[in-house]
Amino acid sequence: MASSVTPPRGMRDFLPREKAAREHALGVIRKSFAAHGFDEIETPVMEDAALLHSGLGGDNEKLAFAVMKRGLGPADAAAAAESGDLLGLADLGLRFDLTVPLARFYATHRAELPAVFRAIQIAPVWRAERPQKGRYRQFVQCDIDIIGEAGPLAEIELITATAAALDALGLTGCRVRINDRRILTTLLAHWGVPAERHERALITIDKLDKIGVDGVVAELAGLGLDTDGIAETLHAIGDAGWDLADADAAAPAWLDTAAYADLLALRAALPGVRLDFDPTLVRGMGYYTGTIFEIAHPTRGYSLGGGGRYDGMIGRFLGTDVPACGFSIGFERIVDLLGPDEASAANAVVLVHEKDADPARLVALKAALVAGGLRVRLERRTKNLKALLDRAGEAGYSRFAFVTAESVDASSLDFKALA
RNA sequence: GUGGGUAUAGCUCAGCUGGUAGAGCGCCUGGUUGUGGUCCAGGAGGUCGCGGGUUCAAGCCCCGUUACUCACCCCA
Repeated sequence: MASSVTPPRGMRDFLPREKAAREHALGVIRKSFAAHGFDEIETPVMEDAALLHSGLGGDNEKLAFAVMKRGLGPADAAAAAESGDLLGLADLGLRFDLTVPLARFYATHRAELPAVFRAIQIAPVWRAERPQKGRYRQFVQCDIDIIGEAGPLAEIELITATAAALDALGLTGCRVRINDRRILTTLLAHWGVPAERHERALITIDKLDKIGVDGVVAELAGLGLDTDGIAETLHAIGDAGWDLADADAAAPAWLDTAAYADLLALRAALPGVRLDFDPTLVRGMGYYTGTIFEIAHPTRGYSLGGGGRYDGMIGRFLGTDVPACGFSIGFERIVDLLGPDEASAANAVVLVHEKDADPARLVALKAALVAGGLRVRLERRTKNLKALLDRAGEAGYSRFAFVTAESVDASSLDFKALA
């Protein structure tokens, strides 16, 4: 039945089994990131509305949940309606990503941080979107960022740590698609796309794998662009991958060879990662300045994570530019791909007892088993024992025993496996 | 922001051409079984999402509305 007692749209409750699986996965990711030299930090779930709407968040800014000022009255509402400035009623908002808060955090605490700062952030963010499969209005992101490293070491460390985390989770089949903003900019300039049209044209190019070459050309033509030769370039791009510029052959005219050389160097430094060069990979966030990357999985139409270099953002707070690069894992999207966690069930047992069993005796038995290192659940016997045992098995318990009159101490319990 | 689907018991769902609300699972009771996970019988539990309309009669048809869900846009 559609109940009125559901969580807010796009936000979820987690049952014990789901919560356990999530915490297990978070622990694996956290440990993996930390092993690669990153330090975890935490920032508030809210930031000043002015910060969230300062232009750093790209289109996500429009999706921010605003928090109304406290103590507003009808006069304030009327004034806002009059002026049309509804955002003026809010002074705070829920963060829509972890990158903008990190930039603020770095500006606040720079003096206390190392010259090259490697940050872990694992936390929920909120976006007022329309929910669908793999998309929620509250979701957890697992971000690592390196601030203060201008060279490719940042990209290499980030991709290595992220790949290691996915590997530790047992997630197979992931590929990292990679590109560079400079390659996209050069490509558009080669086509004669005016700078003010770049953003719109990039959104179209990003759809290449969905709508095909003809679809992209048609959309670009719809933008009033001259599409001569674009189809040929797109076809060439679609076939080439890393073979675009062999040592012998001349590089295509549209290719930013310096940026491409940097990507080749990254590839050489990451032999253990499936790295795919895709010159049409875009990513929407306008703040990226160099390398951009995304995690792709064969069974999912959306990315499992993404990131890139955003050298300009910190400077917006500090006045002096500080290079930065980050990689974000979409936790909700990977936790769906993981199997159940069996490891914790081994030492978990259930004691089934009759309705009239003596509580003091039950608790004494339980305490003895807990002292022995077991995880112990007491269950009153129901009419349908099978259903009870099935549920216990699903809840992560591996063995059970009946408490009888003869169960004088823990050693007299006869444990059986839960099928 | 745009478009589709769905809404009936705690859960999963059936309900024909409009004619007195159903099943399975779960739960409770009695028995059966007896180192116990079986089986039998009975029982509780529903404002058919909500509001209008058509009709002698609406779970079913029409209009509206809300929620959920899938897809697009965009994103993790």
